[in-house]
Amino acid sequence: MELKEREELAELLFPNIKHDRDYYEKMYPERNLKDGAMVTRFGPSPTGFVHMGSLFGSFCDFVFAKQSGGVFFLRIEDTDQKRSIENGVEGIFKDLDAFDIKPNESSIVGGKYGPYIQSERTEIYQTYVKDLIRQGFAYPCFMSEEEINEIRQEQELSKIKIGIYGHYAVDRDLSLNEIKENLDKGLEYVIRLKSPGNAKNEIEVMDCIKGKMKFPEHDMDTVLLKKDGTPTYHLAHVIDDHLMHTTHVIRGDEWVASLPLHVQLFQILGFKMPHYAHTAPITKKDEGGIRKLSKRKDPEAKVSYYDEVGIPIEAVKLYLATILNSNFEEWYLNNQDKKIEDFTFSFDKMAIGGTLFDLDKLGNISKTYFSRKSGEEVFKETLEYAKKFDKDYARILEENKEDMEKFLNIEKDSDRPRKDISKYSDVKEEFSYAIDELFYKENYSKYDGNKKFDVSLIRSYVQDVLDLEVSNEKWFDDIKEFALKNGYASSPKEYKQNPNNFKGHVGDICEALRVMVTGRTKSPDLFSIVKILGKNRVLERINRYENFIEK
RNA sequence: GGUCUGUUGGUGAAGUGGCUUAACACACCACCCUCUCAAGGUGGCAUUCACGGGUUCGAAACCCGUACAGACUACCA
Repeated sequence: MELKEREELAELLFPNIKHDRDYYEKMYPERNLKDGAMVTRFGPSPTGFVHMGSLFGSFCDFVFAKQSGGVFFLRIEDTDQKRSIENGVEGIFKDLDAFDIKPNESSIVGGKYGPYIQSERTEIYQTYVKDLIRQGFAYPCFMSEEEINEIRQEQELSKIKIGIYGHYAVDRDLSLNEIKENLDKGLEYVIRLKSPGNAKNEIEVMDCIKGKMKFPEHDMDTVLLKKDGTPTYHLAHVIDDHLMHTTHVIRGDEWVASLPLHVQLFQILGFKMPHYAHTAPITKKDEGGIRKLSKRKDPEAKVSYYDEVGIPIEAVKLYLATILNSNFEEWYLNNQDKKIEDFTFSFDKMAIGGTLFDLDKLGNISKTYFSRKSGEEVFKETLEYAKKFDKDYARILEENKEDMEKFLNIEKDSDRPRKDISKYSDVKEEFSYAIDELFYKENYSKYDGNKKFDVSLIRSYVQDVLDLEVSNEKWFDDIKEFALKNGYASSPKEYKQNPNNFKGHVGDICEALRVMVTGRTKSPDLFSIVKILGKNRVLERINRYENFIEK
């Protein structure tokens, strides 16, 4: 087709497109940023929530833009109606916000390079496609779905590359008259790329994470505009990231296969290429083997899961940081007082293969997080959690604030704080003995009851010996003395040496008291617990224990 | 089938040709400390880096082949 005909065709196909490329090029000038500043973007579909993989991606975008003094923007990629749900955009902003990932530009906060919603950019895409038609790099294709399916089947059978290319691209050389006839018949069409590539040529693409990659040149007539005039991801990506001046395209590595296409589009359109960084998927081990974390099968893939289960957001962020850069973990271990933002992340410390999502490790990070918080802080955060997911417990917490904070502070002042809580919901379970209401309800159900303890012995200890005002050492000396007086060894060692001389050892007395007071054989420091409860409540619990074993 | 990319303990990984007797962290096991638990301490957990060949004085690292795994192969993103 001659240039003149192509111009006629362009006009025929896009009569409503009045602007030309220059109009948009001027509208979105180069960003004025310092050297090395990265412009990154996150482009979710409005599916209503963010899943772990996207959270990881947006976390990268955010971190790299921030530490380089650049810009991170959020672009809603809603070119496929099927993927959109009502209020889907709000859900995404909500999830990101919870993780403190705040875009500098977006459809909500605005920005000079908008609109930040692809469905509002149709004219822009069509302007560039119109130009491509004029240049002979794109054409309308009238093939039906059935025709394309037949071609695919044929290609599958003969085991060759699947797609519309070479002689399979039957409409690529239609004459202007043939196109007009089809249009007159009212046939539906898409706009395809008229790929100038040859698969025999090799191209090389540099990736910030994966390094040099070689591919055969792209030679397929990929769809650019769908029959409803809406762009495919490929076209939208190239045009948007050019116009919005993205410097680093950070995205999942499911995209590397279409890199040759994107490179070609950048070349044809005369745009400068951005840097690419393709991140490894987050995977999960399944009976079938290792696979990508799936939002349908795996609850932990949903970002909201952590909120519901009660794992602090900060812990999830720390975990994300440890899988983002392999050297983060060690750095953080040596710089516990620093924040995630103080660490300098780099592309070359990112994993190339997939990363198995490790809930155990997350749990450990979370435990450490809790152990470093004061009782007051843990109380506050747990209360917030309970208000959302366990209203009744929230009420109980508020009624017992003073006591609870004391319990949560047990053994906090040492440099080896306890690590027994990994999520907010653990607090209710772990500290049920801290609150009379819960403890009475529980009524020793947590104790297996194999051993029956001597109630009168423990009662006499509490009444006659226990002094809540003394130091921990004195308390323990007293209990040892009490043990000896009553025929128990003052240490397990002593008992082991002469088991026949004693009824047991101090540990047994402590165990008895512990079971009566907490309803379990394991607990934090006993004296601390007894001190907070006070003598009366301790005696009350001893009575309850007595009733319990008599039944 | 094709195109890419990987493969270092149970897991995440460090490693860029001699400093590797393979770091570190999680998990697990044992012991120590100890009134229980948690924490902490000590040690164990890859005689070897998927396999086979090559290059080299020297290879987990470089090259080739094989196997396996993953991603993509849409008018989805």
